[in-house]
Amino acid sequence: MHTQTHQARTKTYHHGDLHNSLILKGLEMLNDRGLSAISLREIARNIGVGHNAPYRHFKNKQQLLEAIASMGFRRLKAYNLRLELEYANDPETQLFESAMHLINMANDEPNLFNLMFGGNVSLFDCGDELKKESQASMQSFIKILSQGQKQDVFNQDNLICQTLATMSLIYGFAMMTSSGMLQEIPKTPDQMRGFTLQVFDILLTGLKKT
Amino acid sequence: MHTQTHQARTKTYHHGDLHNSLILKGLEMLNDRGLSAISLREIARNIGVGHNAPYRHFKNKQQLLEAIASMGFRRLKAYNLRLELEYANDPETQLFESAMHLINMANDEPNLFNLMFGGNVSLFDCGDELKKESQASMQSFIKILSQGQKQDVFNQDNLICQTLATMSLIYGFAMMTSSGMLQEIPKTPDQMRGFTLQVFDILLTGLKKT
DNA sequence: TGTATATGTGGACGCTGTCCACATGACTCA
DNA sequence: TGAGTCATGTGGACAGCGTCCACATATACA
Repeated sequence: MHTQTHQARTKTYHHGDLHNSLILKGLEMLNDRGLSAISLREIARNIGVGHNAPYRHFKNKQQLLEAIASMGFRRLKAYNLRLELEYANDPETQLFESAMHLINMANDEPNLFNLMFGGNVSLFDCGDELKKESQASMQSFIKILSQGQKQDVFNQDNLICQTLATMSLIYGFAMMTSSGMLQEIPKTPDQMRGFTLQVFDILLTGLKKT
Repeated sequence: MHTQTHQARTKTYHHGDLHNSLILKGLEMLNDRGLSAISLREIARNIGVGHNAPYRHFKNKQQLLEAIASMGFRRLKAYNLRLELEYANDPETQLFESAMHLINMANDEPNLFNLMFGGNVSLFDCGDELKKESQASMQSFIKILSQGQKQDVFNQDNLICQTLATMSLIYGFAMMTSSGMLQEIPKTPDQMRGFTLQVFDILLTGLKKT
């Protein structure tokens, strides 16, 4: 069901692609039931494999969660890469669409978003894979803002500070709209987009005026 | 140890202030070991009470976590109230010091911060107490910004959008500095303050220029 | 072809959250 | 003061969990 390679195989003693199946089924169950409701054993059960099989692919439960989070970061990176090509000379649009995508993700897959950014996997004490992927996020923002500075779309203030302000606002806004901290936020995608645009405008003013 | 009332009591069958002791010991252990490492039973054990006693005060583990988060929000509110008095006619300073306080909290007590904002307690599906406290946060920002508009310190744009932009930036920055997503961030309080000031300036520009 | 290695299995252990029946002590009111 | 009620404590039980171990099976490579 999850991957073609898996489905194509006949039922054998060996699963064939358990590593990826665990990540995908884990993500599916994470989105459905939330972090506190999923267990390694149930994921294994849902895949149809013994409760110890996952330990051949992940040292422990935490490492599977890290792998799921890594996949989330990789998805973000892939989307940002598309934006980079689609709006090659328009850093402002790149920034906004990237923000919009993160906000949509926070609202469509809040449990994945919280896993990635809510401290449930430590970005300090985690495997190299997740470390690399999470820090690549920042690089992509630096890249966009740097391009914006070169094109004089943004002012020439400290690049790192601009990056931090931008990411902070985007991640914070995503968190707030998905966390339930706000009562009055409109819920249709169009309204959300309009709202985000207004909030984003305040940041842009700060990035532009010198 | 936790409260005077508790310490003053002689050892009896009844504890005397178990409700508050659970919250305080729970917070202490949360800060020490992290969310995933604490259990109701161990908290009870540390207090010196049977493993079922907590159920007389909280319906389940989740409700104790909610109570701990509520206390976190109440602390923020108390601090903001002090700022409101100390800098009565200076909304800009109120805003910055409030931000600085949240950032310090995110770095000093990251596990509490993550409990409050990381989706580990749902702000949708939680008790009235936590709902009230979490939404009061937003009210205090609205208040500051509204005052700023009246005093012409900030421009007259949509108040809610200004509030959202402000809170998003602050919460997002707090999250980023405490999560390990950043590698290069200076760690001493002074450096952190200087850094925050620069990032904050970008927001302020957006709030001021019309 | 035979054997090392990767990947699967089931059993065991201690811990957990939660339910239950029961014990104890504090408070109320005759 | 004394009886009874209610809030608050106790220990036992249970299923589910993460993880460790020894063992089984399939694959890859000599």
